[in-house]
Amino acid sequence: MTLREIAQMAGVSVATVSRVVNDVDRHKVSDATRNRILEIARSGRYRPNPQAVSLVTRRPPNTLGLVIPYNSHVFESFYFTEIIRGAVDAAADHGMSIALFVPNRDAPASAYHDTLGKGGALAAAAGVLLIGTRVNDPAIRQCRESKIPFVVVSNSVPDPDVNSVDCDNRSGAQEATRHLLRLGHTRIAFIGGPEGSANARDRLAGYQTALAEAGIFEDPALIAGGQFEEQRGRNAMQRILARGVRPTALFAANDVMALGAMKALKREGLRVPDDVAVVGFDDVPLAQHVEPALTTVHQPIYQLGRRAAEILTAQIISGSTDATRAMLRTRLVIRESCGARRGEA
Amino acid sequence: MTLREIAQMAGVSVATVSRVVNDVDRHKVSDATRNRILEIARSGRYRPNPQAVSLVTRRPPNTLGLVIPYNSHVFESFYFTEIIRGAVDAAADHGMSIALFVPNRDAPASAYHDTLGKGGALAAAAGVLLIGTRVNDPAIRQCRESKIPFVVVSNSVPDPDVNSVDCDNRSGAQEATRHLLRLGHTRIAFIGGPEGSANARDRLAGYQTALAEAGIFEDPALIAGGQFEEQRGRNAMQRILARGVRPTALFAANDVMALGAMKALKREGLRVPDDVAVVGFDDVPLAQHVEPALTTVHQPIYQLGRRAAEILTAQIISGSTDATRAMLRTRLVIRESCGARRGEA
DNA sequence: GCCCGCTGGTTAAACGTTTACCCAAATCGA
DNA sequence: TCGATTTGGGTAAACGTTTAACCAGCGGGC
Repeated sequence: MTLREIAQMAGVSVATVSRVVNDVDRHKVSDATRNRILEIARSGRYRPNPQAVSLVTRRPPNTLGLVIPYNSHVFESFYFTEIIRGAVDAAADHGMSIALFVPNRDAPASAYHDTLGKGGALAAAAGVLLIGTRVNDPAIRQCRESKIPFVVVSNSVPDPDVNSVDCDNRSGAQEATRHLLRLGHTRIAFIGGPEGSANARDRLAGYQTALAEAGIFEDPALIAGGQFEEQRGRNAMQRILARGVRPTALFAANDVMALGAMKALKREGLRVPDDVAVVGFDDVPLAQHVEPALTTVHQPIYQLGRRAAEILTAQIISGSTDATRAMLRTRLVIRESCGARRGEA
Repeated sequence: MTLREIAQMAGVSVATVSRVVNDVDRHKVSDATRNRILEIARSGRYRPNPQAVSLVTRRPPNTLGLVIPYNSHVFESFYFTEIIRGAVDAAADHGMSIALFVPNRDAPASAYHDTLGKGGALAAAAGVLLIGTRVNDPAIRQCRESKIPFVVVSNSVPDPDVNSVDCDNRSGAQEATRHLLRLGHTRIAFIGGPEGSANARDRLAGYQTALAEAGIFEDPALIAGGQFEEQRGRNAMQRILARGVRPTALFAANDVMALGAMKALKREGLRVPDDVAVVGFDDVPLAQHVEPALTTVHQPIYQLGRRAAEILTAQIISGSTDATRAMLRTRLVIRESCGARRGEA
């Protein structure tokens, strides 16, 4: 039902109807007319066409699109929630809201295109936050092509003229490894993330840098790849143990793999931290609940989301086109699994 | 930059420009003209106005609004993620996407109104899912007034003509309590949720029903209120223990309170399940990781989101107005904290 | 008798697109 | 040479609103 239809039924002009349904210029329409129109609108379940409204009022889209590949590890619940909370808060400061778009990465490229393109995030949003994408993700290319402002979160794209927000994964990993070195460990195993992940790459680099600093040669036998999943962490730990060189410490590129590795160690009869010290990365909520509590590198996830949305809104409002690249500091949270607590006591 | 501007600069009509930027009717424009237009559009960073496009193409809004009060307990991460996953999947089946709206419940009512009203979810969306609202939440009233199709998730609104999807909290709680009764317990404590929560009310009712069934009189000394938070669960347990009547079992209205209560028990030197058997509600991810693993009532959260979005899309597509009220079954997951495992062995 | 202001409207332009329909010039087949 | 077809466009209506500008009629003050 449209304004025009109501107008015809009520025998008035669309202008009058518009005034009534919007409740403006009250003095310009009599109570009788008003009630008649209201009644027709109600019984016809009139709802204004939002497109038409914002077309004429020139209200810019006040939506920020949040694009997350369906099976990104970001969908790990806590990460997801925190980042959204941050983005929502920052967006709210500018009267914007967040729309969620979840393309399925396994879907054909055309479907992917549709989610973002025609009628998707890119059309409806004033800007886009890309979360949990991989390097060379099609979404990134697509955003660039469409000229929409966007910011890539937690995926250090090399390109210097795209906005990005990321944790300093490298220095975080370096700090974690240094911590283990300081505790006297020299045979420190490393369980890494998937190939395509920039985070995984940087965390490996931090590990390597810290070893090099300490003058320790990297031992390939102590390194295994994972997939940021618990089961993979478990397998990786088993593989390392099977190689015969026993590590005295482990740094895992994320917490859930660290947890999996701890299970593998337990199964082999090795105690944490007595036989093997363990440090993770992320600081998932579970980390403080396990036994022993996991020492890990805390990521400021909320801030990540918040900062990303701030950069985006700033760019949208200013219309500027030059990129901001933010790097947030991580923080090493020392709990029990690294053995430092006991060492102090 | 608009089509008209491009047309002027290129010295052609808007129709031609439209054809070029949309890449339709290729044969109707020469390569020279096409390139000229494309170049102008690119350098001017032309982006089509989505409102105008969908106004003229009559594309209905393909967005479902997901409204969650900022500080709802739904923001507990796993709940949030699962429900969204379900909703996203169902929406995707109909080519729709999910937009997130997070009004701050503590904000003044006018701000709340804005989030949902003008320019908010209600304007942009074809329908709304209300998650984590309380009984009599202003959002519910507002949705009803605006005539937009909506479905209330996990909050059993009494009104029979609003769509709702919910877990059968009552029978879930009943089953949990029965389980403890079957294990021989008669002094079963209960830690409840907040006043305003329909879930909390139903879970209490289930507990009471099971007791009544077994011919056991409810002992007020064994009941304490909480707030669905760990700290509250801990306090509630302490209060109950301080009253002098020692329970042999506890049913908590949600998992995190159960976890808090377990900490309180541990502090008092009581063992779980040996001295006090514990059952929770929700099946949060942490439940299977704690020691002892928590027996709990599993909620099909993903299905909740999925079902809600299905109901909504069905109503949007059909244009029908009669309400669907779905009730999903819960499932008791028996782990270690109730002592049943050992009883069997 | 005239000007003024109020009440309760109407008219029409504008927002940025899409697309059905029209049209002139060039080319071509016979 | 002439009609038909192709090439490369242009014109204008339509989508559903909002809102500035205009207007008729009426009552009142002087």
